[in-house]
Amino acid sequence: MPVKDCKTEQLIKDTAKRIFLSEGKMLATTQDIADAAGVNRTLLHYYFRSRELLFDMVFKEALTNLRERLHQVLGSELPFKQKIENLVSVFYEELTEAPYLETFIALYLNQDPEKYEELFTSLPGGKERMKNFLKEIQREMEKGTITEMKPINFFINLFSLMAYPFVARPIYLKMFDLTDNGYNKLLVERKKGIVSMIFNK
Amino acid sequence: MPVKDCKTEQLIKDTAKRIFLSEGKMLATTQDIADAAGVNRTLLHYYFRSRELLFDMVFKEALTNLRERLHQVLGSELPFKQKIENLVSVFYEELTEAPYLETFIALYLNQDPEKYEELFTSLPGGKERMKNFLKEIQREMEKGTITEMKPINFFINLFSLMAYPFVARPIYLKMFDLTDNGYNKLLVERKKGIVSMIFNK
DNA sequence: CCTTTGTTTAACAATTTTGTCAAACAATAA
DNA sequence: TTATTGTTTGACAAAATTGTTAAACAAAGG
Repeated sequence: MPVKDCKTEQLIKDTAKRIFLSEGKMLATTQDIADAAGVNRTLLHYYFRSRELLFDMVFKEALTNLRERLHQVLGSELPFKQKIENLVSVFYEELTEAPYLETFIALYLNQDPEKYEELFTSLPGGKERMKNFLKEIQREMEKGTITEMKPINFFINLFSLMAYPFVARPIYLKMFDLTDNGYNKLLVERKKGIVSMIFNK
Repeated sequence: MPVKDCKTEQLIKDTAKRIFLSEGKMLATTQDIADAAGVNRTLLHYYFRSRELLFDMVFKEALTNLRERLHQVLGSELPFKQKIENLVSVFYEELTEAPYLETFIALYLNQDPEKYEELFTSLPGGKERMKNFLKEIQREMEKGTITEMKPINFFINLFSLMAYPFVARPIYLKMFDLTDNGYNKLLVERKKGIVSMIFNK
């Protein structure tokens, strides 16, 4: 008897990931995905039962993976500034690969707050580690390394400066008549700038 | 003969605005909108012909209005810092009313770059005024008021710090177990923080 | 009153998208 | 070879959504 293939299943999932998270086409139909993957649309149902299940799986996997990487950085035993630098590097890598992940999560959480509940509670010790990081931020403020503010706002500032430019790319392309490559360069330049800005230097 | 009503037409448009731009339900159907407005769905076609035309009108009006207000601030004859403070105030007002406007524009521009083309070219002298503002930023950097960087990145920083927290609200609500009111307070606190941060103070 | 004009409605048609099924197909173990 | 298991396909059904039409309705002028 033949062994399970997985090849097509993976192809469909990867294609869906690309379309949803990288290209930001949240309205893509099952047909769009099947076409992009070069397979019959029925296979999408064969492997994932429904569009919604495929959609959810893509987001769940991407989010789990992202959280995994970020928590690894936040939980590491490095000096604060280096930790932040790593955080920026890691998050930038993820954003380059999947610029629409957080925005889509935000949009869907907004429409059905219960649905992705588990994604935020499933990681044991997740909230704990987050609280520890906020405390670490607090200590750095007392040391004077970074400007005093609510630690949460430090956190939000950091992620705003990283994430938003990736989503707003089409707007700034038009607004400032930039090319795709020009904008990419800008994003790379920002990487250093974000750390400087955060450390008020 | 009866005069044109406009009452129902305005009601539908306002409701659509609320659903799309304030509640962030970009997948809302014509039925959803009609129900929310308390009118028969056919009226939506009677007044706007199609869902797409209504959708486009809502975004066009909102964007035109936003741009109008921002350009007024940018074009004013105030000292730089005060200009920025006004900008933050105005943009915060708009974001409070329509937190999803820019994100949706970005998403739709991304899917069909031609479609909203005119929104960026229609304002005569728009690009001119934008370039002038970038030059003004440049001058402030030379004066040492703000940190040296590409003026565009100063611009993007400012808008990232303002806009992203509004869209990412559902994520941070879960992540930090905040209430809606608690998050609103945070947003208000940020308002001052953004200006301080931008002016490196 | 009747006519005209604009509004509202329900019923219907068209389209788009999703989901199902049975049959064809391919690979491999027995 | 044949039986078995998993894969792929096209045809079809179902559902959801959008768009149209004709008729009912309401207001106001003649």
